[in-house]
Amino acid sequence: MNLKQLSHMLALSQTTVSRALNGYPEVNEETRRRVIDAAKRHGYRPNPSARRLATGKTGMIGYVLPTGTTVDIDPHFVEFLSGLGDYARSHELDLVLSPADADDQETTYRRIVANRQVDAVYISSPRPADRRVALVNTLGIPFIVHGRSEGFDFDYPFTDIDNEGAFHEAARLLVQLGHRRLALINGDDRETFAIHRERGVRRALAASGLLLRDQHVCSLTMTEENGYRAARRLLEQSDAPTAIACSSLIMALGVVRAVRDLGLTIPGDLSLIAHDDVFPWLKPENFSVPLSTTRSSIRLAGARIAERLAARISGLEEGARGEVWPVDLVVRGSVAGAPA
Amino acid sequence: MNLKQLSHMLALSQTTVSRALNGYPEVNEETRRRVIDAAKRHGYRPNPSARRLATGKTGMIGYVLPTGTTVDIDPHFVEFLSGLGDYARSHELDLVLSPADADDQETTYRRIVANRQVDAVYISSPRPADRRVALVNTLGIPFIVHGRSEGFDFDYPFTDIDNEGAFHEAARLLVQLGHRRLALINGDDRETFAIHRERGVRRALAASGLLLRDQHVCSLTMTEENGYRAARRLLEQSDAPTAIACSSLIMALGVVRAVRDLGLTIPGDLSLIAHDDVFPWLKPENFSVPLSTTRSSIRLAGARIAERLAARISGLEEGARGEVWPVDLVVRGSVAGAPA
DNA sequence: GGAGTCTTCCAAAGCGCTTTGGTGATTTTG
DNA sequence: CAAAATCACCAAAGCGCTTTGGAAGACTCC
Repeated sequence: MNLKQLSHMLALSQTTVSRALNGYPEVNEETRRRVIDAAKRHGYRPNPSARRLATGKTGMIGYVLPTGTTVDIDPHFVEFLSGLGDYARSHELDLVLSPADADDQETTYRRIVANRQVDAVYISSPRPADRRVALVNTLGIPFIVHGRSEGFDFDYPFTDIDNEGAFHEAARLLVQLGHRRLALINGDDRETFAIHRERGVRRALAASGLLLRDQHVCSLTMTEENGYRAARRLLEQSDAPTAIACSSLIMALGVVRAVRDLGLTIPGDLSLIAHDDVFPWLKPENFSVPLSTTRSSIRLAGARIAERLAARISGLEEGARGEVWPVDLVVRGSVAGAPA
Repeated sequence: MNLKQLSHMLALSQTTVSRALNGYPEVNEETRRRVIDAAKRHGYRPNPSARRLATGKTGMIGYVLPTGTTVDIDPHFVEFLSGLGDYARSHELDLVLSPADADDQETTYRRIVANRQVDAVYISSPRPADRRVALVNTLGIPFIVHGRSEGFDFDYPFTDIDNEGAFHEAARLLVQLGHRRLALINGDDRETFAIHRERGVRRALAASGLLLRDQHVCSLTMTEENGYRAARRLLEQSDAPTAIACSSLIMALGVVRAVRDLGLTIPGDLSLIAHDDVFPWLKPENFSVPLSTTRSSIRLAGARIAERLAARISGLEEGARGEVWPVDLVVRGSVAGAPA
């Protein structure tokens, strides 16, 4: 059932039927009702391929997926996707993932924009002066950055959490508890979020005249194994830290294992705070010692970004507004006063 | 730069240029070279919207993503996606995720097929007599099932791992080591993979005249918390098992925590084997006691399924061939003889 | 009652590609 | 050497929608 057939059985022109269906004003309300009714009765759905050829609109949002045999997709992606999907579903938006060589995403961005394959894109895990942001900005396709980049001479729309504030609060708490030697087990420090977290810790320490020493900062991809290695390295130093801020729950698993291997205890020998993106399958309160966290649901961020993308596509949102969400500090059993 | 312009500057018809570019035989090789050369030089890329309107081909594969505020996407999805993306990238295939109400995916399947939004789809986490499989089969779109359904009067193409064989081997090993009371911490037993795993365990036990008791089977979504709960329940029974087969590494985390909480040890009091889908961020050899596993890379499965989908789209593969991959049994420190 | 203004509808021209159905020119065949 | 086959190309008709540029009829207003 296509437009031609439908308009023929209604004894109307394709123009009128099309306009009736798309809510244009220049059609009699009575006629519109007839059309909508007939469309529903015959299960007419406009062919999206034809529509997009005519309008350029696709009803899809895009994401360039960095891939490669040595490239791992972040497990956070799934949770983000849950949120995005939640919103997208109720608005009949689809998401198209365009796999790209992790080292050359630009070609793919150019392709999907030139081909008008999607109405908008989002960018995740941005770095300072991220080329993708600059590119997408000049290409002129609606976009939202999940997280923040830095060092541009233009503004851009983003949704981020207050990573600096979160880790500042976490570190401040630890300092208040008497800790003098703090360590940070961070994610990949080429990404902005990691830089902001480190900044937050440093600022909190500085406020008490303390310093985050270089040998007390680890920056690694967020795996259990890397958490373990980092913790071993830190805790076997001569001036081992008495408290650790950790960028992910998965790494925290490794930290806990290292602590146990070394015959130490939490929070007796070591206080631990980790960032929790809220996975349904791994909860900080269920760690052997319930884990204090800075918490922010990455799933909600996904939904929010879908919402903003939809708003941009339909022209309801424009400009370069950035939003920064506060992060909750949730104190549980894994922190205590510094050992004597 | 579109076809019209390109053909005009070449002083050829659109027909010839189109055919030259698409490798049709009825064009002079010399001409073809000229055309291809000019196309490259001017960066001509056929508009996909126009092409799909004309041909019905989209260059995309589809996946209906079950969503809902209470629905969690399986973390395995990310790894699967890595593999899929790996293959898709090198073949310029995109993946479109269509979010759907988890309780009504059929509408979405019908939509994407009726609208010709994708060239092929894959189905994951199938159940016995899965309606999606039946639907997609009748709709006539190329598809591959990741996993297996059961109880149809038709065959269908799938790629699955030998879940039954894997858990049969795991259980057989445990029985050989003298274990008489085995338990199974399984995934959602409405899904075929879980049914197969249980079947494998039962068969191994039966071979030695043993039985898998009902109270020794747990079937839950695969979270750390559920692993913990299941293990507590099992180990606090009067006839607690001396060995557990567990369907996921994430649940195994919870099992280990439960064992520790109860003051027991692995493998002294309990032998443990879990299934490992091979996550880069959580490795069985790094468990406090290295975990024995049945191992199969879900990432490879993703790549394989992308490959098969591509083959089906281009007509290189047809028919209902199913393939079942063997699973490795990797023995590490978490298994030992049954306690006396 | 005729000029102007809405209202409501339509024919037809795109959007940019593929594919059908030819058409001359060249080569092969009996 | 005429007939048949092959080669290399083209004009135009789709694919199914949206949108432009009217146009007919109904209504208002002096």
